[in-house]
Amino acid sequence: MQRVFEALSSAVRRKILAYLAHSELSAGEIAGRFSMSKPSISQHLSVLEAAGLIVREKRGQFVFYRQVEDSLLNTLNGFVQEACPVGRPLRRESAALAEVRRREAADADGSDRS
Amino acid sequence: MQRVFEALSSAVRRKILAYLAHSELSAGEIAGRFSMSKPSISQHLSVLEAAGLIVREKRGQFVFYRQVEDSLLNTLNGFVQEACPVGRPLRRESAALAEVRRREAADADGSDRS
DNA sequence: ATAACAATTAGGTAATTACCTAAATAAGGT
DNA sequence: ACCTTATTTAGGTAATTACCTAATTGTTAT
Repeated sequence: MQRVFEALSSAVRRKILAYLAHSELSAGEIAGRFSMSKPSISQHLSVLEAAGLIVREKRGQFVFYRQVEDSLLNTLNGFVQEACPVGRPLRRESAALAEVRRREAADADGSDRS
Repeated sequence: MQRVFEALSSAVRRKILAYLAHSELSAGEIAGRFSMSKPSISQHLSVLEAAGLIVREKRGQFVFYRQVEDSLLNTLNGFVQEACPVGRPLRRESAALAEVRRREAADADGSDRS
C-alpha cells in the first residue's frame, strides 16, 4: 500500500501506467514517449514494479512491461473504504449498478424503451 | 491531481484522512493520535488542505478539519479510468450511474431528448 | 569475434521532504 | 492586563528522490 501510493505520487509513473493500460510495451517504447533519459525511466519502472503495479518479462533482447490486473484497483478501493468519509459515493455507484441491472432484467422480461 | 497523489503518498496523511472519515476533529485532537510534534502534524494538514482533500474551519480557539466530500473519490476515480486497464469494472459502474441519472432526469421532467 | 542495440547498474548532484525545537500569533479565562 | 491553551510559522538538519552521464550486461546479427 505504501509503495503503491509512493509510486502513484509521480506524474511520470502515472503516465506510464496509462500507457500500459492499453497494451504491454518494451522499456524502450516507454522511454521513447518521454523526454527523459532511459535510465531514469528504467528507475521509474522499477518503482512501479516494486509496488506490484506492473510486471516485467524479458523476451530476447527486450524487456516488456505490463500492468498487473486489479492490483491498482484493489489498493485504491481498499483505501477508499477506510479513508473516504462516506465510502458512499462508491457504494452509491454499486447500488446504481445493481439498479440498472434490475431494470435491465425487467426490460428483458417484456417492457420496451427507446 | 498531482497534489492529491502527493498527499496520499504519506502514511501519516492517509491515517489523518481515515480519522476524518468519521467526524471532524481539531488540529490538537488529530495531533494527539500521533506520536509526532504538533508542528509536523500541522504541516501534514496543510498538505492535505492544499490538495483539496480537507478544509479547515476556525472556531474560537480551535481549528477544526474535515474531509471535502467526494474530492478524494473523484480524483481516484478519474485516474483509474485512464490508468487501469481493467478500469472496466469501475467504468462500468460509472456508466451505470450516469445511465441511472439520465433515466431519473427523464422520469422527473418527462421531456424528450432523443 | 566484433559490432550494434536494449536495458540496467553505478555514481554523483540538486531539489525536496519530513521531521525537530523555538518563537510567534490568536483566543479565552481570571 | 496576564497567563494558559491552541495552532502555526520560522529555521535548520538528515534522509530521500529525481534526474543526469558513463559504464556494464545481455542479446542478436554479421
